[in-house]
Amino acid sequence: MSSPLSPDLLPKAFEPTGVEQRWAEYWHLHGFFHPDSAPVLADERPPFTVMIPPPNVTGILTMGHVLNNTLQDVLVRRARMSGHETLWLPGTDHAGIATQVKVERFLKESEGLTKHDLTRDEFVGRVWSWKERYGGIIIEQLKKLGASCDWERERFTLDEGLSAAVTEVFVRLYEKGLIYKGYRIINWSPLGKTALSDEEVIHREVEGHLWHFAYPLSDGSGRSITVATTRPETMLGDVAVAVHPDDERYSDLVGQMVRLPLVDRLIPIVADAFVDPAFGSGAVKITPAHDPNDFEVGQRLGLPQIVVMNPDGTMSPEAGAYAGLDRFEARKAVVAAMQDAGRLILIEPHLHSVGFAERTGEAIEPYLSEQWFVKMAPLAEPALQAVRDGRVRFHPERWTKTYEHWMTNIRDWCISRQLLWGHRIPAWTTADGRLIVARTEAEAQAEAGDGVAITRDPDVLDTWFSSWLWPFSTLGWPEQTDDLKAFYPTNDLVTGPDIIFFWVARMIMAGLEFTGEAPFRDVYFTGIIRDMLGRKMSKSLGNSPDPLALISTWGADGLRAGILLIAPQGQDIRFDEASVEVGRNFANKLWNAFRFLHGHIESSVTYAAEPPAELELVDRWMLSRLNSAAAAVEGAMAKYRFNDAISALYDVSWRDFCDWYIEAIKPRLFADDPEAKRRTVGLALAMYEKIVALLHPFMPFITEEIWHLMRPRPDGASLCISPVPTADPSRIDEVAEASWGTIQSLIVAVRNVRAERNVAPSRPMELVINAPDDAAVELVQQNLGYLERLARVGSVTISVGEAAPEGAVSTVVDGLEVHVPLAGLIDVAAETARLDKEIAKLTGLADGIERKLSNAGFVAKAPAEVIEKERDKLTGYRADLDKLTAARARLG
RNA sequence: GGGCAGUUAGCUCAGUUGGUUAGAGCGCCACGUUGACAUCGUGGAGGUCGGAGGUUCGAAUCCUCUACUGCCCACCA
Repeated sequence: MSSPLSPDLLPKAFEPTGVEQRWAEYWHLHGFFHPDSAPVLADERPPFTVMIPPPNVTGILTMGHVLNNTLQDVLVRRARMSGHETLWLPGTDHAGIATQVKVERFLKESEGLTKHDLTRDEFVGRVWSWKERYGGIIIEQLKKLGASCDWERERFTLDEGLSAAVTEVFVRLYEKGLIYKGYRIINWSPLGKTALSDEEVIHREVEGHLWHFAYPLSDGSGRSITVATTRPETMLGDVAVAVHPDDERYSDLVGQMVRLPLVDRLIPIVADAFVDPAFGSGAVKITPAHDPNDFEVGQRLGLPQIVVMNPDGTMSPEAGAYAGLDRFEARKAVVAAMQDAGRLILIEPHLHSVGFAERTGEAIEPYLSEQWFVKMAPLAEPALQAVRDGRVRFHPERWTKTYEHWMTNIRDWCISRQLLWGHRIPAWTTADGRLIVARTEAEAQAEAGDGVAITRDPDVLDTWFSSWLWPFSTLGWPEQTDDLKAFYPTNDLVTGPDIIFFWVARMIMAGLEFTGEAPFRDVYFTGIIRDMLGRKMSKSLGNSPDPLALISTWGADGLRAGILLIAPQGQDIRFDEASVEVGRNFANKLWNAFRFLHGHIESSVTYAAEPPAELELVDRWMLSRLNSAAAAVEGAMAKYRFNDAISALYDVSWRDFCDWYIEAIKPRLFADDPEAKRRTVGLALAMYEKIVALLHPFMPFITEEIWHLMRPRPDGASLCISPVPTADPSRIDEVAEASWGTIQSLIVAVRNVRAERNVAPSRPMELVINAPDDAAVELVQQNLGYLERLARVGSVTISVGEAAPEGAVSTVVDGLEVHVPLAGLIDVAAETARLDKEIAKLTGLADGIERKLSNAGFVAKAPAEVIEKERDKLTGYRADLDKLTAARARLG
């Protein structure tokens, strides 16, 4: 397939839709995103790997994804263009709860079925077919964004290979003693009817109450002990009342029994140091089955555990009269009953933190049940070390603190889920109660012995138990595949700081444990996208714009550029569609710059890629700006400062190239000299081509389009596999920048006079310049054409010591005393005011420096070069002041 | 209770090791001529950098305190 060229008549405004589709197809067709497509720029093609944070298979593209994947694409495209064998591996996550909930809802709506109407296998089958049909929309959306993933390597966390990795890891950790099964208080989701990990619980401050209940002593004395609780319904499962061992108020009660109201159970008063005597009444009811602290007290003191709740959050038969009530109904009922019994002493308002299920939203229940856990401390230690010694680097670096804090206080990970959708736990129990962990059912059977019935553990694993293996399971691990050898460990990980514990930390642990290497070198944490009110974007708030709508309105390049421009290093981003408009406008500007040059290309001519030896000042200036920009991009990208990189390119393209350079070379392009014209177009094109190439990682579609329209390209050529331009330090020319800078200032000064004095744009202006030296005279004379073109200057009289004309507006530019004779147009009062203002400003500056220079401390302690610089400035200000004062005097 | 960010023009934000006339985009005002672009061009107005104190010859930049805003962590019954 040859390069698909646009029609000769280029549209006046850039039209992204067709262009994007065309190039997306072209890239795909040619397989440019396969690792071996990268250009060979050296003897070796070093690998560069990025693993996409796999979005949920149920997910659709959000602004967060746009940011995250655009950043990855910038890294990946730049690496590819720099000659790396580049792999960006895409895929999706099976997202246990999220997907199961979604498909349950779907089945209910489409077929009126609940999961109880189906067998386990049938239900899982339905989820798979849902996934095949509706899942992975986000993958297509990422393609629209321009993400240069190797789409043929797309993986899914429930793929065969990844599942094998999960099983392997489970078995290895079990054999190592790092996975165990145990009765613990875990976070239970009554809606999801599953256990959750600590990370899946979101704590929020809630206005609750502290109820004080009097529990009567059983000795018939009529005395009672008051306990305070936020959860009255759990009292039905109380097995003790605890006080602090040193609390003298209660020391005589320890060891006595209490008759638990409503239940009529005798329970002991015990002493335990965990009780805070200053809180509430200083006495705590102990409910080991429903509170983590109580559980531990119970363990220490050998107390029984009474489970008074069912998995769905209703009260269990153990709750006696309250059985069957919802937990919150039961709370009201218990309070009412206690009040009726005269045992409710006090109700205090109480602000406390309550955990809610991340996915299903309801208050989680601390619940005693048997679950599988991973012992984390042994895994955390090496992972902590890897970050401390810099084998893994975080950007911005401050996230290492958060990481360290979590890792040093890490708790065991509850990995079993009472769901159907996910990796089945590879554990079986025999009829006689033996537990067998094995890679396959056959292995388990063999271990159980012939004819012994075994049943598989019904639970599945936490989704993150497959995610934490993602960097290597996607490459074929545990097999030592070629891919694994070639692309692991990976280079950069780009993700949000909200999953630093869920995912990043665990990947580092898993990588080190199972491959002996950290899974990536650099982690870039993006900011969180917020709306203009600073709120997190969410579906429920409806404040999240649809990225696909943004793409169709402003173009994918516009969206990318817009978000990159406002995405500083790791700061949260307030997103406004206006920034996408800025990106779109930038694309349009690039397009029109090209349209203009395109109009001057003659198809029969081959344009030189390298500039001719004889360059004008403005050419050298532009080359210098271009190479400075390339250097700025290199520097910014090395520090993951994406917005600095694109800003540098935005400025060099718009301000330097379009506003100044193109305007400056127009006379040469419109002149009758075909040779000059050819050279001018050639040089401009060569420079523009580099800008376009530098911009490609940021704005891939428009740059690819322009790149192809620019010159004839061989079949199968693409900018995305062309070398990225590097900065040529020999082209960075400070003298040229300063000299052209003077010409620019002169032009701006003249435009300024014209605007302020309301001189008709068409009227040419006369300039009389008193130059400080011959070099300045020469500089101006060599650039007269530009003054004429860009400031509409008709004639220039310049010499060293040139006398000021009568009736002129005067100003000083880089030491040049500039007079614009405007007989009849001078408003003496306004002019006087203007000069006074300028004089006052300069005087202020000069005085400031004089104060500095007469400060003994400054002269003694400041570096010589700083002092020298100040002296130079002062000299300059004084010279300018003299000229302005003289001009002021001439006005009378 | 602990920790982390942020506070700079009307708005959204840059300002990298302390020395710049504190920048950009949007918005605003004025004017639009020259064969790319009104999704544009030219010119302009506009901030003393949350507050207080300190270090320093010199602070938006470093330190201390403080006020707001947001986030994270924590077994406050």
